[in-house]
Amino acid sequence: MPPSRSNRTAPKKPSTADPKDAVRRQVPCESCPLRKRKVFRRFTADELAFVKTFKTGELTAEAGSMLFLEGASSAHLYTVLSGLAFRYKLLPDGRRQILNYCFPGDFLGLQGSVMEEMQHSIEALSDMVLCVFQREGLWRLFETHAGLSFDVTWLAARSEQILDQQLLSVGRRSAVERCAHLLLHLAQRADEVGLSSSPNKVRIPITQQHIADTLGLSLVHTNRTLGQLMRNRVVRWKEHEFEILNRERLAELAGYDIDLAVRPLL
Amino acid sequence: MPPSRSNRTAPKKPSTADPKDAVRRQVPCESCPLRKRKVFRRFTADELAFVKTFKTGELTAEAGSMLFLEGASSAHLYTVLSGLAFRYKLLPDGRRQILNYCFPGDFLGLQGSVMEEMQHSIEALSDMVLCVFQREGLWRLFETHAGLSFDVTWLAARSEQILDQQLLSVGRRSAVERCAHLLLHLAQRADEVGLSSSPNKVRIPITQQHIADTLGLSLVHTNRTLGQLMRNRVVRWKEHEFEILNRERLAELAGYDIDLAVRPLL
DNA sequence: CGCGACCTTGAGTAGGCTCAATGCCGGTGG
DNA sequence: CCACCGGCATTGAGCCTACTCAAGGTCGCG
Repeated sequence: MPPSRSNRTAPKKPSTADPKDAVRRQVPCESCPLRKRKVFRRFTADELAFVKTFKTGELTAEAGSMLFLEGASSAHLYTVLSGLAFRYKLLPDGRRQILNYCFPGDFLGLQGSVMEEMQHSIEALSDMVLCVFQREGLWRLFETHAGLSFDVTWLAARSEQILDQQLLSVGRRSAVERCAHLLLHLAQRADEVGLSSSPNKVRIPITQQHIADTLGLSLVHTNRTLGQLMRNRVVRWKEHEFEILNRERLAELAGYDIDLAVRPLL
Repeated sequence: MPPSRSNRTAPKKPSTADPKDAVRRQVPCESCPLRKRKVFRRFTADELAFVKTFKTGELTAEAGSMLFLEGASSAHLYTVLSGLAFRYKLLPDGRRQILNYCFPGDFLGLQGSVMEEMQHSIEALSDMVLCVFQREGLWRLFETHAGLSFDVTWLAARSEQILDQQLLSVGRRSAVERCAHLLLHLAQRADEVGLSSSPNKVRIPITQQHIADTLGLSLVHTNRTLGQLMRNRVVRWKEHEFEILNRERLAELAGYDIDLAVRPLL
């Protein structure tokens, strides 16, 4: 009865990344590699000092481990230092919808500060390193650092904006359009944070099942659709790395507004 | 070629609500009718005073007028005082995806403070009254009122959470499930802000085309699906007002987590 | 070598889409 | 007063996109 059930097997690693394992600071905030990227704004000395006190440690998460679990509550907030993850929701019968991907620089768990329990899960796609913050610190951040709290809001607004795009895709685009759009989106995000050697190459450890669950398609149909894109030499996909061979064509297929995409973020 | 084109005619009223027409305060913030509702937290005297200076006036918008236009930029932020609206995105060929509905108490236009241009449009469903704020005021708000800025973030996180649910629906639920879920969601939201005489009755001036564009379905199929729900006496729908006749059944159809739904907001 | 994780491909089905008409108001103008 | 029109809901018919079921195939690993 339910359409498009995600017929995937049980997660191989139900292991949960435990913040108690967090190591006490390894990358000092001053030399945070993320701060070099131009998508991020520069902190003032004061802000930097505060962030150092706000950060309680680092968490290393293995690929496949859970950062958040829907229905559970979490006392922590994270920032992605390195690695990738995805945020998703499940239906009781196992159908899965991936909501978005988490890249370095993303702020995770804000919703938990607002709801009792998490309304979504997050699973690491690769080994990750995360900065750990205490929820209570967030309130202190708002009280003492308007700039930073504005940033938090900025981040929230931006991720809402990405969700909007995703919803438009899933609701109104055809399978090819969705695939094309997703690939462009991922390429853009990866490029922003310097994850890709070239703006056209993206190394991201996802399976076609992930793509299917992102786009609201079945695994089989996703496979065929991607196959079509590959046969037409629009993209290439091998070993968890895909390459955009013909960006114009891909953008055309996606109905992607290029201008909109390359606007600087901050 | 494009599936599920929204074959609707051009909007009857391309008129844009112009903030220049905004009347200089009519409802004083002290007696804002919204503050009575228990979903909203109580302001301190200081916060109340600030909000009064932040608010620059009121805007009355006719049903059908545009509050925001995708691609345009706006110098204003709004809070819905009364009336309803919906937020949507269009594809170049006219397909439309409705992202969410805007209820009294909602904060509109935050994304514009973060992006250059709006990435979505908002259209009034009924005649509305909105409180108007200047964007610059927002920065001042963050600087001087941690509590209020936290609220803004709270609101943003909550609307992101609603988008998550919506994305799950559109991506992974069947047509009946989507309809059922949407109706429950609307009923809940309407009830929260006291829009409904009974928690089971919702007066909301939308057409089936709106529902279709919300759920990522075609108009015809939406009609049939709703028809099915009505034949089974699960809901009733007449004259822009629908009534939930059998909430248990509806929730069951939706796979809706009731517990999750009735949790108090603040 | 066997097993598990993933990708591919074929075949048949069905949920949802498009096209096209019809019916039902409520408003408007002759 | 009535004819007409526009906006909306409804229904029938036929089609097609995307789904399900079911095999393989490949590769890496214990």
